[in-house]
Amino acid sequence: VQSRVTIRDVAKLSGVHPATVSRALNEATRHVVSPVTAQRVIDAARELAYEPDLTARTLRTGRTATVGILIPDLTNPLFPPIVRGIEDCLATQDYTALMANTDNDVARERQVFRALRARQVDGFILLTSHRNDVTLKALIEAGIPVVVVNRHATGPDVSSVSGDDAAGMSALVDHLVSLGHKRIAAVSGQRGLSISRIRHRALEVALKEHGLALAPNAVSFARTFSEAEGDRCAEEVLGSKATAIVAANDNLAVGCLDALARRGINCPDDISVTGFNDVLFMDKINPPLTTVRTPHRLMGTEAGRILLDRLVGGVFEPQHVVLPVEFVVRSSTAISRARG
Amino acid sequence: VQSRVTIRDVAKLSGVHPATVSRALNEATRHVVSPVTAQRVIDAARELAYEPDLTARTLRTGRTATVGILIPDLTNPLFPPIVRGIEDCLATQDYTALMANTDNDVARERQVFRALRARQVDGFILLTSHRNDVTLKALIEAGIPVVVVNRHATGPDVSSVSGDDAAGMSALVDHLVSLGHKRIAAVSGQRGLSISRIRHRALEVALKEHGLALAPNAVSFARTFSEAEGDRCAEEVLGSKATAIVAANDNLAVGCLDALARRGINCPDDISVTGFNDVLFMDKINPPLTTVRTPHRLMGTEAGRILLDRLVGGVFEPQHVVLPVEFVVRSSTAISRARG
DNA sequence: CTGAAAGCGCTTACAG
DNA sequence: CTGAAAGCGCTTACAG
Repeated sequence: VQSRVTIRDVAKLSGVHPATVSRALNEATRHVVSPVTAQRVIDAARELAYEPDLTARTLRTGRTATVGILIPDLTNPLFPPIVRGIEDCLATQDYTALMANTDNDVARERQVFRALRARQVDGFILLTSHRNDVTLKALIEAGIPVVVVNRHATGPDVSSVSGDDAAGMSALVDHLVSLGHKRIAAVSGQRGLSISRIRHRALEVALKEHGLALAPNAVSFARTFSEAEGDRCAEEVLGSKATAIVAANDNLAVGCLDALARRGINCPDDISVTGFNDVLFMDKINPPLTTVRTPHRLMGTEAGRILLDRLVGGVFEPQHVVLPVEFVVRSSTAISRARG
Repeated sequence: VQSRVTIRDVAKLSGVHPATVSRALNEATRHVVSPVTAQRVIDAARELAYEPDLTARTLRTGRTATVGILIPDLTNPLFPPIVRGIEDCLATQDYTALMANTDNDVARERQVFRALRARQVDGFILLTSHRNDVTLKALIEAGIPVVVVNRHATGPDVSSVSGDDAAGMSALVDHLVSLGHKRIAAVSGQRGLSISRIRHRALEVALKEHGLALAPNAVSFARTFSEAEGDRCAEEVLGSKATAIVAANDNLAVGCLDALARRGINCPDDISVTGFNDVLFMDKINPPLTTVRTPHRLMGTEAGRILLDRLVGGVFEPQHVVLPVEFVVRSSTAISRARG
């Protein structure tokens, strides 16, 4: 029932060969056909409301004008703005995105990855971030263009977009130290994800600059980037007598706040808490969260731009973009009242 | 560079005709070929790591195993869980989703709609909700299966999934009235959207049951479902001396809270505020929002199920699902202290 | 500048 | 049960 009118119908109506219709309707080849013929074809196409069938074009050209996005979980508030940015960028060139959630689960990732590849997407944007990534490896081997977001790129065939986590973490630690905090705890991200390691290391480096370090009992690694895990990890770290908790992202920070509230520990008076990303509503929660704002949407548009550069712009060199972040002080941090 | 091994390679390796390969590899036709041949083909396919090219299959069969999702704006926290639900459901049948944002903008919607149709998606799920919807009309005319979410269905060719807004609004008004509120204001959704009208009417009906009505100066219609608009509308409605504001969704309610805070009006002591949807973090904001929880994710899986019923299950009757909602009392509502 | 032909990788009536 | 052929709707060398 779908597009019934084909290039042959247009050919018939305009009295030319289907090949000429194709050439006249395609911007890139239009100059090859005489202006009057081209106009006749265009008029006929409009009259018949002809819409080209991209799947047929794909079979011939090998290109779908569609890219695949692999994402851990769209309901994590970090991702929607990134995805939106990607799509805004793609839409400018009539490209389209096929998106799939992996839940950071290897089996599910394999399944959805196959589903996207079977549909011959022209390139991939990975918002997932396993440190040892079979999907990424498969993409590189197959020579399929790929840009990774929020993680370090590996190898010469991969482009990347990320925020300047080191700078953000450094600003955050400076702030905490300036408030008198010396015993700082970390609620870090799940092991095995690239972003977790990046931020954890950045924290250690930033502390070291002030002659500080993480006490062994002041570090806990979440199993997922969830509030529940933030809560659990906060409990683990509470024994360390830390006066501030640096969480690897906002979700974990929110979980930390839950744990503190339940125990009647006041934030920020008793313990300061910081997040990372500045996700939606972090300015509205109680207390408003001190965090590092990463430019989500821009990360998406940059990722889209880089992929399009490669796909339609013929830019073959991989690009690596590190976007500036903004440290934002709100009310979850305050002067240290060293706990007893 | 993409899938290089084709059905011909598998045919060559297994010593049969390509047609036989096709039949052996396709579950639905496998019974037609002899078990030993089938096994030989399957082994050969595995050995070559053959992956069928779905775009080629599409050209023959006219089906893409892909559906289009039209959404106003993915960064609106209402939508990610719905989209996630849709994709979870689709993935069970190896279907995939092509998603596009419209910003409720007619021109943009037309552009992305064409882009999705050109890719021959098998069906559509509309999360957009113009009351007079050319996209929906085009879909119906073309006989393309469509499911609408969060709006009433029009016509016999459309399936729908929505929350029971009437019940939710009724519970909410009962609650407000039981707290002694009599002068209730409405910050309603933008005109022209189906959901706005549904909720506004539901509010009027619920008030009427208590012998109450909206004062003319106690109603404001937002231009978008944004916090900024909630803020503006709250200001408009403040002159009415209402003791409670019923916002059409959580975003608008958050905007109302902003307006009250700026003016030093305490919520809930001076004015109660309610939202709708119970979007992410509404339990964490200050004050935690009394609202109606709609089952976002389930709405998505139901929409996906209905579409799949039609696409692979052969169910041609339209389905209309109204999902139960849950009224959740938090701290943005309290006993009325009639203002002077 | 235009036409005729071939072919992208599948699936599916049609024979045998 | 299997093969040979046709064709889905395009694009693009190849002639003329």
